[in-house]
Amino acid sequence: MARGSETRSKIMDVAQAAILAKGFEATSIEEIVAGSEITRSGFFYHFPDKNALAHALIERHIEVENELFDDLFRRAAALGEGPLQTMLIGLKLMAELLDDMPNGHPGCIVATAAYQDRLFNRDVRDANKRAALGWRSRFRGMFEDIVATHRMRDDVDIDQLADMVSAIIEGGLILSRAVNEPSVTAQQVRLLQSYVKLLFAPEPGP
Amino acid sequence: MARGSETRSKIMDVAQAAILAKGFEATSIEEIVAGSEITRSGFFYHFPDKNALAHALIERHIEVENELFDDLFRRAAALGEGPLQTMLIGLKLMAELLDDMPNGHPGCIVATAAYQDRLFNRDVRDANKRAALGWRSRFRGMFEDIVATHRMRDDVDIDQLADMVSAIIEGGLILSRAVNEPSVTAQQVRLLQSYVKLLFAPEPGP
DNA sequence: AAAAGACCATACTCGTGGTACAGTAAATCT
DNA sequence: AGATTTACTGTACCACGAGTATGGTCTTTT
Repeated sequence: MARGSETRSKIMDVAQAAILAKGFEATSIEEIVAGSEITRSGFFYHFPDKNALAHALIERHIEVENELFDDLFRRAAALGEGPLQTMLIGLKLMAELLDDMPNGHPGCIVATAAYQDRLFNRDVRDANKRAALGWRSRFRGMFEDIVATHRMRDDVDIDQLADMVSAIIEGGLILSRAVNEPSVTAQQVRLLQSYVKLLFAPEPGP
Repeated sequence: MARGSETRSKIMDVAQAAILAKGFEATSIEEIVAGSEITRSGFFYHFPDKNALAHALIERHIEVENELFDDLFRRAAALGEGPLQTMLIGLKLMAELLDDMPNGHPGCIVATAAYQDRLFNRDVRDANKRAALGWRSRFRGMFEDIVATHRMRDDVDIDQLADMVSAIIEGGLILSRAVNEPSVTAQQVRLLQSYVKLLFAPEPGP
């Protein structure tokens, strides 16, 4: 990595850790530069303002998370047979992954941004929106495959079902933070898995 | 209402509206006092600092929401028969209520607090936690009644199921904000209703 | 050798949270 | 009726963090 981008990503690493621990506003530039071994001037050389940092962080986070999901469902597809099993195994793997997180949660940056709203500028909110729509389309694709081969036991909308994955994860993270129980998020994902199972399970034999 | 508490609640009303629209940090005391027709001194007479305002806001929010839930499930209990129907109707009513919200979402303050963490002091975080645990116990009670009379089609933990109500709502609100689609939250609650229905529905007859 | 890239150092503005304190009009107590 | 308390207003002030301006410096690239 070139000298410049090396510093830049170090700033982002330090900032991300601090922001996930304390929130965006509560993390000062002073603190970030201290941890990154640069000066304030150096920070403003790389990012015109704090919003630009948030934007870069979200953009990177989305990429990383997408790769992670890609990998996860690739493994799931290899383990099971057919779209339903892939989904069910994928959700199980996701739950395991959330369980294995050191302090419980990766702390989704998207949620942080969503709840600070106006604080961030348009760029950030747009990136945020694109991420959410990206997940929707990812999971909708998977559910479409399932619907093509399985009968639904309750007539629900596929888009909404796809959104449920994101909603459960985000909601789980919030709850997990609120009650200070790291395991909550993974448990919620397992419940979602249970729903998908029941929703597409074949009728019990006569 | 006495003169003092009238002003106090006006401050809280103005602050709540602003915070839900723009976030806690993004809402300045200056702005709050302008909307409340008092002075900065007046604000600090009622609240020692901004954290105290947040605390009061959360405490009040919890109370209002609890009354709202009480009423909602009382109506649900009157409409249906048995704990399962009460739950199913209650969730439907909840979805309708979320649909009817003027601009889509009430914007749960608990979530705001959960994602700003260190920024708030202990009092606020504790209040937040109590709220989340309160919901858990409320819904666990209801699910216990259901389990007593219905067979579960998948073996899931009641506490986690109770948490799912909160998780879905919080997650729905976040997603709704992120994609700017007010209807998302209610849709997610309807999906949860579908899950509860499938989970406790009697086996289809032979 | 010149130019561009990646910084450092210093100094300053401005908004916001918070403190301190003096004063005042109205309600409440004695 | 007088004293006290409640509920404020007004002014002045401090600390801190974001952001700007500007000039200098070492390093890499051309």
